[in-house]
Amino acid sequence: MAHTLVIVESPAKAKTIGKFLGRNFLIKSSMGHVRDLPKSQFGVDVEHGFEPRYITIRGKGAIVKDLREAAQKCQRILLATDPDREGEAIAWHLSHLLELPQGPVRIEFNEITRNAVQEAIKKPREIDQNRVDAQQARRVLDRLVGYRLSPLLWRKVRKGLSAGRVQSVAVRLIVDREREIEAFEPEEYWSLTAWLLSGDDGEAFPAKLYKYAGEEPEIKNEDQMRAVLASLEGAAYTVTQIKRRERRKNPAPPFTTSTLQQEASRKLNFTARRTMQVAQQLYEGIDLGGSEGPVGLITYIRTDSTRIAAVAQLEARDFLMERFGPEYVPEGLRQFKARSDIQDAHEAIRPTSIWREPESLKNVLTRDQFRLYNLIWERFVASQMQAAVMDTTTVDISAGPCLFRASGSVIKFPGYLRVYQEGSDGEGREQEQRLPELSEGEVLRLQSLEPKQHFTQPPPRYTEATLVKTMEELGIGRPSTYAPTIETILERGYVIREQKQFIPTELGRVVVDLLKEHFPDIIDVEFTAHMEQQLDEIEAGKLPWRQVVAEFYGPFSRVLERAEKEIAAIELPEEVSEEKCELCGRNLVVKTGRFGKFLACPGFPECRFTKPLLETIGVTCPKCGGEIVARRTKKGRRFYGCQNYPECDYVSWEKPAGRDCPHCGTRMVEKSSRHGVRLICPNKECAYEEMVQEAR
DNA sequence: CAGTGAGCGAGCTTCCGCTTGACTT
Repeated sequence: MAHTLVIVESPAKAKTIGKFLGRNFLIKSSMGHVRDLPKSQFGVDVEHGFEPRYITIRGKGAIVKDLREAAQKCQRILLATDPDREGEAIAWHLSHLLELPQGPVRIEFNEITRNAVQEAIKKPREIDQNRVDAQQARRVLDRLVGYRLSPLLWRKVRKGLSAGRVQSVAVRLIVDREREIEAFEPEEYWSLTAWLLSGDDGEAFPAKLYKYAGEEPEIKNEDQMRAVLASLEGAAYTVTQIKRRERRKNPAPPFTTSTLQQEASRKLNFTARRTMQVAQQLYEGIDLGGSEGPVGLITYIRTDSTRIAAVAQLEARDFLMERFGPEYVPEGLRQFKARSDIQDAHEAIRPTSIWREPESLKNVLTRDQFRLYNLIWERFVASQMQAAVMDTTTVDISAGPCLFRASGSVIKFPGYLRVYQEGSDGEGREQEQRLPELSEGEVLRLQSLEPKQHFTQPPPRYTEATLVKTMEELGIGRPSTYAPTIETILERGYVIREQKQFIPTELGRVVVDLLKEHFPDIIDVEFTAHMEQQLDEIEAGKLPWRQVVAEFYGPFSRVLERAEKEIAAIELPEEVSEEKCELCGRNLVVKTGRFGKFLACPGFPECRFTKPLLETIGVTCPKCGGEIVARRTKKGRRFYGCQNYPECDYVSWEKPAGRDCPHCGTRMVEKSSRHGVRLICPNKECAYEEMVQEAR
């Protein structure tokens, strides 16, 4: 029988550690937090030192029971939850639930390697109460803010709304950006490109107007451009200066959660949620057909660190040496500079073995899994490779009062670029641009002058990628919350997503304005940063957590009271649809009822006409050829029916596909499972099905 | 599985952060 129980947070981690520790150890997982403030009550006694009331999280009872039973059977218990603030708190809650005596029960390791785990086991320590208290302060503060502000919004704006330290700032970013865009006034400007030739043959190369009469050219309109063109009449284009230099370009660091979500959005068009779902599959393990069962292909996926375990770096060097040769291996181990404000509980996201090349897994991975694994693998490999070296040339060409500049860039040594190039948010990407051999004093032949009109562009709307990036930079939210936060602000109707961009709704604007007016501190991007400073003080034992919370709550509750009195209930404008009332001809408006949105006549109660709000899915009905629309049951469950109901009664729980079963002719439906999306024939006797995702 | 919005008024909504799974209707 095992004599030491080790508790970690994730079952996949438990499995890996089990391999390192042998028979005397029993490894169990807590599946994250097991105790928390109650969801349906306030749970904080503000009258008595903000005493939190913790209960076992709904659904986690069986886990707690299992851990208790395991604890009974073992002589020693080690709490190996993650080495960060939340992990310390989980350990503390576990020690209470398992009624552990005070003592050295806590161990930490921040990489899952044999050596790190075995070393950690030798050095147990007591639970760090200061760190636990910092977590309690964070937790209670978030509860106070969320559960006081949200009800205010129910009363003043609309029931069911929410506000919080993280989500409200995210909405604010999107609203502020939209207003910048609306206020933006485009300004006209012109550019001039000369296409030039050296010698008799070869292709023309472009040179941009760089200076005019020694100054930065400012060409605001067509007239000014004409004047510039006139000044070039009959001018000779002479090469005045050639500068060559070598530029080194280093690879991007391996992925964190945030950068993985950004890059998967840019390169694979994945949402943050989809990225995390697929990454979770890769982390939990894929059955590769070997005898050992599922194999975890990547390290832990919720991390803010770019740190890499030394063993993995050494393995990467071996790999690079063999696959690419010594010139692709940097001299020393590559270190990426880390931000100071990260928690660094886990390594960066990397393949668990660099030798498992994506191509070799094509047949066992789904298309999504393959593409994401490929991205992670390439990014990691590149991160350990030698820098790329570019030869850049800058050529100045004078013509009349104008100075043109051409630049060329040639890859001298590709280095990491052989494997991976980072995506960008803009449209243009740096490309290799060649220039012909030129010499100073050479006179070039002008092929053409290309004047072009431009307008300054407003700042771009946020996408998932840029929003996650910004939130991370501001320290708002954590790796485990970026994707859920995005879903929350969409669900509440504060923003919508169009193409890949976030656009605030009227509701989003109203709520942000209300919060800005009365709670400017909380909705400020600095709020979290300030909170983190306070938490650091608590962690250092310099401040008691209750005092930190009290200093926030005093002013906050006074502002709450005033806001409750001062704010009048806000009328949100009705959304007017294009559709007309069939009884009186007025434009129908969108109403929200018990079962969600529907269209109603604005003449209520004189005219009581209503009709369902139809959401088409671009598929026609197999019975009558009408449009299929998505609807909801009384219980809120989504289903699909024909727009011609009740004349046509076609209906389906699953989303109908655009074609029929090749065997029995019944309309196929889409069904998604963990392995991807399948088309299924709903006719039970037929049961034909096919994978919609391309194989691999 | 095809409802609906006033009024009445009970009972409900809501935060952030840690982790995975699921009544195949």
